[in-house]
Amino acid sequence: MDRRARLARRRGIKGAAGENLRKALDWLPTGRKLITVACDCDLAEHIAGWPALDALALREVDREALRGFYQRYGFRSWLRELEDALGVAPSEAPVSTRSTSTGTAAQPDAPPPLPAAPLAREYETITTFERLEAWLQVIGTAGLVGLDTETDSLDPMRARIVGISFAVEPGKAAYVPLAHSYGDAPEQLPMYEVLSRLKPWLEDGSRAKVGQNIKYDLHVFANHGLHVKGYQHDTMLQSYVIEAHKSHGLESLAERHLGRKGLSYEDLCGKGQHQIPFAQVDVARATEYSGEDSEMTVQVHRTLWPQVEADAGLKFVYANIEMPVAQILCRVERTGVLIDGAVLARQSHELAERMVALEQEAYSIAGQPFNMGSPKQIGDILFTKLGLPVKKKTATGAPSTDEEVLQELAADYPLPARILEHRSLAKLKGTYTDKLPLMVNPATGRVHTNYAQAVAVTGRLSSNDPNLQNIPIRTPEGRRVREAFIAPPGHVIVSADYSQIELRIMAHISEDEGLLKAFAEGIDVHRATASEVFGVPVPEVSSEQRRYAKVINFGLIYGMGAFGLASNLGIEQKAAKDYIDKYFARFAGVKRYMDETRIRAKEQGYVETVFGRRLWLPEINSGNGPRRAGAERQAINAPMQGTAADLIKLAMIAVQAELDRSGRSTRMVMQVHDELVLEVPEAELDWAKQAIPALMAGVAALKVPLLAELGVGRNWDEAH
DNA sequence: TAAGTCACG
DNA sequence: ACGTACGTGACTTAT
Repeated sequence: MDRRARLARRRGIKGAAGENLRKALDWLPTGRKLITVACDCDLAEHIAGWPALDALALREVDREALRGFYQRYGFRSWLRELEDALGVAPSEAPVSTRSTSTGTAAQPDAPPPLPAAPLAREYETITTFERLEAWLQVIGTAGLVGLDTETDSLDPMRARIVGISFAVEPGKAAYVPLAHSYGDAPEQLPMYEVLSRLKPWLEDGSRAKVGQNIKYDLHVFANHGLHVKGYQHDTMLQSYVIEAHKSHGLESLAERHLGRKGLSYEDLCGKGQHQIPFAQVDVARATEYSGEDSEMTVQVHRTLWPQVEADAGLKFVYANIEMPVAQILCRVERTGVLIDGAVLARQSHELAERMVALEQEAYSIAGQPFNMGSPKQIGDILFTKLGLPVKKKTATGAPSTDEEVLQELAADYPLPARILEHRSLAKLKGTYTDKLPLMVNPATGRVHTNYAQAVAVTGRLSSNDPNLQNIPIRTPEGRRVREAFIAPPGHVIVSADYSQIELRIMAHISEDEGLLKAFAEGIDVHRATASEVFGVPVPEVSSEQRRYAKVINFGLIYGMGAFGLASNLGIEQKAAKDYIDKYFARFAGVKRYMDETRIRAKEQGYVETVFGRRLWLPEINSGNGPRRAGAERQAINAPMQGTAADLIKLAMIAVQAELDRSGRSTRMVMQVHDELVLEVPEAELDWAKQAIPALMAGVAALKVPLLAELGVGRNWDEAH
């Protein structure tokens, strides 16, 4: 599945069944209805009366009713498919409105829906140098230009330009097709010549540009040797700081903020198996699509930027954090990281041998072969054939075979331990040692992850294709994967991470005396916690007590209750409650912070980080108990996780600025939430050891000192 | 495409 | 009676 579809699925836009249907309603733009069909399932009965939902609920699959529904809402391809299956004549082309205005009250935080006024459109296809020069005049003198690229790949490092569009005012745009290739594609201007003429404008930092997801376009232009400057705005990042919990694709933004439903990428290229490359899209249609994209980007900017600008906190986060970070991330991604494929291949081989041995043992214990990768088959063997006790069930009611369950069963039976070990080896092999080498870019010989800057609602980055933020470390075998993350000859890997960043932030926000004191004096915070909770002097805290205190501290950051703490420590809920009560008695400031945060969240509907990043919590006043409780936990956690995210982004900006200022060859290669990984020439190592932790600690003056610790090695494992 | 599982901070 | 500790991404199996 491609990234687009995965992200859409995660946001609950597609496959609107059950839980996802509810999510989809949460994401729904103001004044819109969700159209859905539910057939032959319990869902059908439930959804019929939901507000903001126009639903066709069928107990049995009634294909004629379905056909009418598809016709009414213009689900063209499904309609065609259904009519094929029914063997009836295709119906007339339907009106293509997929959503209707309902006139329901707007959410308090959303602007009123705008009337979708018919827009006079003038999108020009540029195929002559005369017209190109005319447009160069226009964009060279405009205040702010919307800029968008069309490409042949979703992989930012491999994407090549197919066309470029510009927009400066509503309704007007130009598209320069450059690499459309299909049967009778029109003659297009030569790529190199066009890019050469655009280069002075593109690379002029004083010519203001706005884009949607500028990091992608920065990559695309860089792939053609162009280093674009002057991106002053990114509508995706504007949306992200205004309402991080909503979707930030241009289509969603245009619909939510402009009341416009433009051509979608799928309209042009289809999807799944039938998808065609953009280069095969008809130039006239591509002009409509791309012109609309750059034009809508300008329009969305005109709506969102005033909202960002009006709030000092949001403006700071946007202008001083997200916009600079976008450019830095582009550089980090282009740098990539060096992977030793031979090391991973060797590990894969070892893992495979151990897995085979485990399989043999497991088959003989079970008395038959079975697929150890299938939770279902494991369940059949364990619980049906061997009659082991079911410890817990999954969400769907099947007996669970997760780690916790197998761990428990392993005390009394031989098979679960084999399954557990096999699973952990299969994970290492399948996700890391086999896959990472395949992700090496042949052109650079390195692995280039993609950092998603507008996905995590708390302000964190996420990493994908491949995910370099979840490389194993907690077990010795897993950790070995990190031996393959190496530096080129003459360089070393340096890892610098913030120490106890979230607890320090908790101390800062809560102003709890005890916590502030512990950090000020540089005492191990888990020992300090244990000392208070167990009532023993700091030096006499046992390792067991410290371990408990550590779990309590983590739990607090997550908004945990007695149940969670008890199950985590394997103790009685009553005992867990005693610990929590004791903690709150000793750290009254933390207790006050938690209570006040819940109250503030309920009053204003959102919580904020120290720097003003905002997380909206639509369910904080929900009548649904568990949902509300979940939102309360988010309210507790988000300011800490989010402030930590702000701090490390500020650190990336500070580090990169210093690298540029002093002309170093050191390069940032990864970010892992509280850790920066750099590739450092040996000649710069002394400098890095001193400068990097100082820069990281110096990005903010909180009520506790920030501390960054640094490690050095030939590979990422040694650098820890 | 959904579910289950597990890797990280 | 309900669920129960935050935030992510990727892989495999089964439908």
